[in-house]
Amino acid sequence: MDVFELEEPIPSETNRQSPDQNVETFSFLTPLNPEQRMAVEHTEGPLLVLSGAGTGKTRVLTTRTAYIIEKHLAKPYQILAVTFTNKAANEMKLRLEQMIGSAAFSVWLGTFHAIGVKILRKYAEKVGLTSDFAILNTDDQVRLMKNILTEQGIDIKKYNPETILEIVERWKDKAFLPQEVSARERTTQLGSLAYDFYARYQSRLHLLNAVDFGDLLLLPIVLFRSNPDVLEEYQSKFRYILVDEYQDTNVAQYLLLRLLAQKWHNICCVGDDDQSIYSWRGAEVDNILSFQKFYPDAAVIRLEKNYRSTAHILGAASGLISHNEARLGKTLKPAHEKAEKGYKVLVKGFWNGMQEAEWIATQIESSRKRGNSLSETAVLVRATVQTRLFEDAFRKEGIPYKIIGGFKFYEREEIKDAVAYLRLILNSNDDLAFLRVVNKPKRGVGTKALEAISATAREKKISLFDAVAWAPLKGTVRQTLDDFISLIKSARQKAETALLPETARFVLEESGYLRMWESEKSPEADGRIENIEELYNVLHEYENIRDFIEYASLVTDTDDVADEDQLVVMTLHASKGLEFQNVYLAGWEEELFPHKKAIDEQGAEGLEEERRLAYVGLTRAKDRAIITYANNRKIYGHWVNALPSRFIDELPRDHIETDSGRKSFASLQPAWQNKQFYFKNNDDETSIFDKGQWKRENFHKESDDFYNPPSVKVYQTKETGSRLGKRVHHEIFGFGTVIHAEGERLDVRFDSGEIKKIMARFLEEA
DNA sequence: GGGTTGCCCGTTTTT
DNA sequence: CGGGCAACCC
Repeated sequence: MDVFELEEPIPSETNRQSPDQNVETFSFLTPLNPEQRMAVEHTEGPLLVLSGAGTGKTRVLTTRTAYIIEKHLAKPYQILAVTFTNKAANEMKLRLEQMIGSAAFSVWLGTFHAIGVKILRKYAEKVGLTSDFAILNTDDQVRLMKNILTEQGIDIKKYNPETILEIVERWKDKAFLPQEVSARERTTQLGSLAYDFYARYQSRLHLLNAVDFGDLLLLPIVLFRSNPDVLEEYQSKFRYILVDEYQDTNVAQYLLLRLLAQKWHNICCVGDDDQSIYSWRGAEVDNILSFQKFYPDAAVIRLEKNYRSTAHILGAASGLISHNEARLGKTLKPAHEKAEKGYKVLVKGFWNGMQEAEWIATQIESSRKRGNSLSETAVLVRATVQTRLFEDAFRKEGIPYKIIGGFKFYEREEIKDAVAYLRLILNSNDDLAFLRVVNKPKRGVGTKALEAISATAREKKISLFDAVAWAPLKGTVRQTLDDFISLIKSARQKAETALLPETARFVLEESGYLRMWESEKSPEADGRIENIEELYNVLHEYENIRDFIEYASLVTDTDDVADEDQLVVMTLHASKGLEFQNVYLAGWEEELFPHKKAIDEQGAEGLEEERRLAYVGLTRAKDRAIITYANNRKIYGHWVNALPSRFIDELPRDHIETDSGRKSFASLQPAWQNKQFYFKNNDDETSIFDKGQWKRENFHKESDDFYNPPSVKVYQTKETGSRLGKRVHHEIFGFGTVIHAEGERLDVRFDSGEIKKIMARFLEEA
């Protein structure tokens, strides 16, 4: 896949139109509504397009690009269009091609990172790199940081390398160079450690002629700041800049854009503050909230006409998101005023997570039996752990499903290994690739041999690969390493003439790498070999290793192959940008959603982001949204009692229906605050909190953590007699009265007239 | 150098 | 409960 065009094309003569052509004749403008059209035609000066879910933002972006080109405001290569994901970039390119043909391929269209790479490859030496610098993946980054920490005698058990790396990455997101990290950020022990190692990590990257993802944004900024002539080149070039998903940009991206837009000021950012769900990886909602402050002459256009969902779904989503404080404000309106309101959002509770999953599975199965396609439906969860329950339920029900996310093709061990072989063939200096494969398959190269090699490499200032020849090695290790080196060299020679898949096949077979998996008996081994075969297929599309590596470094998903009729299960985060006829939103429980950690660590802001996540989830649905929650959930092997999410309470009553006889969920909230709820701490024992007896703080202090319930003896079971005559509520049977109590076993006469024996833990006080 | 055990930790994830 | 990983042992 090409990320974007490298060449500036010869201006096409065939596409010429007279500059004074009446814009009304652009046929691609006709399907636009007035606001969308305004966003397209307002080409000059900074523009913020607040584009709610399902309001046609991609259409606006592509049409705007086409409009600028067709109106001859700029050549295609004078337009910069940036997205976050390759998927979005590809989609945009495809749509643009449909509108204006091959001129689409001359637009600078790609992800932020891809644009960064392109600029850096050209001016690498100005930031101390050579143009064949390597791009580290997450794995490499962690390994590198781990190495540096260990070298400096840091106990990586005490200081998790990933945590340190995360801090460093957040600094990079803010475009802080090591020396720019403020003293305030360094006050904590972890902060000062991260500060120390940020500098070390950078210099090690430099030594390796490598960059990480953060550098792809950070280094262009450095480049531009220290080379005004280079900046001027790009500033002059990009007459129009378009940015997708602006709410997800971080400070570095904001700065980069600001630098690039300084000359022409034609920057159009499209985004939705209500869909900002990535603050935890550095996204700065403030970029969009303060757009008008940063660009005082900015125009703002709101797209509020939603073409996706029913009025009830939009009503529910709007009502929910209105509980957020930090927003620019915008209300989604159904595009078709007279259209039916559709179904209300269904809210349904279950005893436990298993039942929840099973109910959803049977619903989906019966819908499928009615002839509906599975791909019309999605199950969205907050956390990936939840997917487990659905896997079981769908397998039981015989529903073909696909879990999106999680295991990514390029993150699989065998693919990373194969790619490392290719990296090493491409570039002997890629020490990380060398380390990855030098002893894979096992060649008897142990720590001692490696130490000898790296000592030689340091001394001679050469790569590990080249150091092998000089290192003091003897016996079999000498022999196998020499063989390894010559294998890579002959693969390199082969690569000059052979097709890419052949080269790959050659090196993986000759090295014994494939045989390593073939001889392994584990159940995954077959799959690994299949994955490598799949990699050969991908390789067919590339002319040389360099192109492929560039692609593989910046791309992580090959998920788009789901042509079969499959049900998809994914996290709410992964669902952004997608739409489905029916959407099941599972696990709407306090502590899971909103997630406890989000609130604990980010407070009110964390809660608002969780709410935005809920909003994203709801607005994925075109026809039906079904929200479910479980009263008991097994977390880390323990049964934990859960309350319906406060987000359920926040849904406007007019737009939801419940089937449990419960009119309002609001009654649960005081219970939550007073800790008057049932807490099940293991499979057999139930404790009851008396009203007011346990404050939330106490609860957490005693239990230390929601996930590690308090020991049994801390909470005495309440005297059973007092339960007699109590009004209770049961998720399935509704309201009733306790008529007999025997320990935890209660007889309840439900309002329907039925009398049932129910365990106390399945009831709540009404 | 390789296999086993025991301990820790547990949200979201793109490039 | 279960995955990952480092320490430990052969």
